[in-house]
Amino acid sequence: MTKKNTTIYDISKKLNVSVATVSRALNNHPRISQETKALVMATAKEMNYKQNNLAKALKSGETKTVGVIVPYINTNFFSSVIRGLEEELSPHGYRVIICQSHDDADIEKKQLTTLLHTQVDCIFISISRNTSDMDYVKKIIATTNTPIIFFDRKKDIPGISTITIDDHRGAYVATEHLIQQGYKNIYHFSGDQNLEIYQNRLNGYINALKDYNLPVIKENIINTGSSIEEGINAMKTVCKRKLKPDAIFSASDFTALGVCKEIKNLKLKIPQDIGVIGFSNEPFTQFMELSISSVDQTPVLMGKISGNVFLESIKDNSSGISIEKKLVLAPTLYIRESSKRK
Amino acid sequence: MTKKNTTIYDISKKLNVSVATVSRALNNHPRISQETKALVMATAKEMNYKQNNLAKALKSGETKTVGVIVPYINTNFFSSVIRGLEEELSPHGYRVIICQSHDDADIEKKQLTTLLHTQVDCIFISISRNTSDMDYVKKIIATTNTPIIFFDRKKDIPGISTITIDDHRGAYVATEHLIQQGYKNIYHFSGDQNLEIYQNRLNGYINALKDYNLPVIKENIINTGSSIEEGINAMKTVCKRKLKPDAIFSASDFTALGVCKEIKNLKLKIPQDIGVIGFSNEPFTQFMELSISSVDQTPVLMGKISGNVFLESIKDNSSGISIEKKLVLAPTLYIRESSKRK
DNA sequence: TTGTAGGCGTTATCAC
DNA sequence: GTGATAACGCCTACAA
Repeated sequence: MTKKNTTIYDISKKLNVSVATVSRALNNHPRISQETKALVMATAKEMNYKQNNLAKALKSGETKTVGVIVPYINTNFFSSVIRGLEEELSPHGYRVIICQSHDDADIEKKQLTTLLHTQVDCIFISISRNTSDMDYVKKIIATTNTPIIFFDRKKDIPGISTITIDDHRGAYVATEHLIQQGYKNIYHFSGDQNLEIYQNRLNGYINALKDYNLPVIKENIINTGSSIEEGINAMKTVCKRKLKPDAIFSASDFTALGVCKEIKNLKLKIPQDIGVIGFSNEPFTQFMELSISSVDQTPVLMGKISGNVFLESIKDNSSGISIEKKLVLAPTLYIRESSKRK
Repeated sequence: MTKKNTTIYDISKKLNVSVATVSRALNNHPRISQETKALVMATAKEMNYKQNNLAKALKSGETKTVGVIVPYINTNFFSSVIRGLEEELSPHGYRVIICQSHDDADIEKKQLTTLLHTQVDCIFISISRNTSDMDYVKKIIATTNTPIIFFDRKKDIPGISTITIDDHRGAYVATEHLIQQGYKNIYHFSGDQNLEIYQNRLNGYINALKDYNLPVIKENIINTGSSIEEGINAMKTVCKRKLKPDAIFSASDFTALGVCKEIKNLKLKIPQDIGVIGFSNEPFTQFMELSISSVDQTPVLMGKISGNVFLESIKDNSSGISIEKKLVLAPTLYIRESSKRK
């Protein structure tokens, strides 16, 4: 019952030519007569021939397949990056394998090994929260030819290209905007400080305050995660203080949403009493009746650029050595109702 | 500068045994002595041996890779299905390749061909809006061994398993809920009727009205797409009529969101004046200050079940013939503020 | 312009 | 329990 695929041998037999001729005709080799080429093409189609990429890959060492590892695929940010990646690479004949690390370094490592086994031509990773030991990544760089590219959540490692957004700048302009709207006591709800992106957002916040001669107060920096609940809880806590915040810059849209919910719960007004701005430009931020200001990370573009870095590296690689690139994209501030007081 | 991977030949040379022995040892073959097995294993590790899946796949005909084609990956529904798929298949050693059809039948067909070339072990598809000609799919079924599985957006084709939710039931309970809340003049904003899912939602709406002895009025069924704008525009149109709707059942959450925005714009009250319920349970529906009722499609579960159908088919396939399955999942109604009048 | 033959790394079928 | 060898489907020197 098993249906066998037709191979170039089948075609060569039928046409009484050698497999080499068939292969060459199929690959549009220059030194082959037009008629044989046409004939081979025709019979290939007729016999429903499909090239076996496996065999080709085994021979050439190139699978025309890349892998991407993200914490979870069903988030707006990561699925958008992957969309961009697929759209950049697909026209060049590359397939994209997706893996999820579940934000766990061990699983991430396992997925990485699997992708290596699969002989992918490149691996794109946005590292998990608890990834710290990069030794095995360095080992891969040292012992294999498989390039690794980090996007968004990165670590700096020699030989690895990275594509990120300027989180520092995004946080800076967000904070600056709040300052310009007249907010004085701006709190920051930061994300996991094990990740560079959240470190940078914190620093952007701090530097904006400094540049505008506002005091940087340690107690005003609350280390939250990125959930709605944490936003609610953090807001509950800080509103009990004598010196309440009059604005919140959250490193996460979800936390910002929690903040908004709690403000409403406390019968305070946004943006009059308290201004709010988030980060990521999640779809819901603009859908809300009271829309939430946010910083867009241009994820689709990030995916496309990531793919492009890989494609370029192949071109350049004629020299055998490819130089790592460190690309930083510009974030876009979206000012909405939650922070527009003037 | 190119680093070569170590092969079983390298190991066999170093150990002065045959490649067959090495292969067997590595695969834990029963008839091989414990010492050689241990020895091979040790040197394999020492030499940093990595099995070449390509060669294995070429030999066995199994790539341990599946493909999935969706319109766009960066939507909550599709990325969630893919999440489920990956989580079901990954533990069994399968990789997942993702492709986007951009809701276009031609691109979809091309992606399908590419996946076939890649020799994937199974292809999961949620078809595009304008897919109608299924001849090439039937041809693939007839001429290849690659199973195709439809999820959510399907067509009925012999030999193809499908995993869907009971859209009819989802629409029925949504409409029923509106009726029970006392709404009398319930409109339906339907989706693209080329897709079965939207046909079923329409029919569920109709049958609920019938069962409750409410008139089914043709003019109350508006054929919209699935965007916010279309929701706004459709709402503008119908509110100019003499017999205005007092509730909207929308086949899409985005259209429902547009409806809500326009109702607010018209200074009407939700749910007092007009009740609203959507479909898909998009994250934003529960985040809104005025949360929107919706029907959940359990996308992650749908992905897991889809993967499981494939895995089961492999097991069963010892007989050589695999029977198609038609699985229908139960949707869940989430009643929120936009429709709770009593 | 076309044909022959070897090899990519594994596994499986024979032998011994 | 182990070894030699063919085969998976393709590409590509090298010959002719």
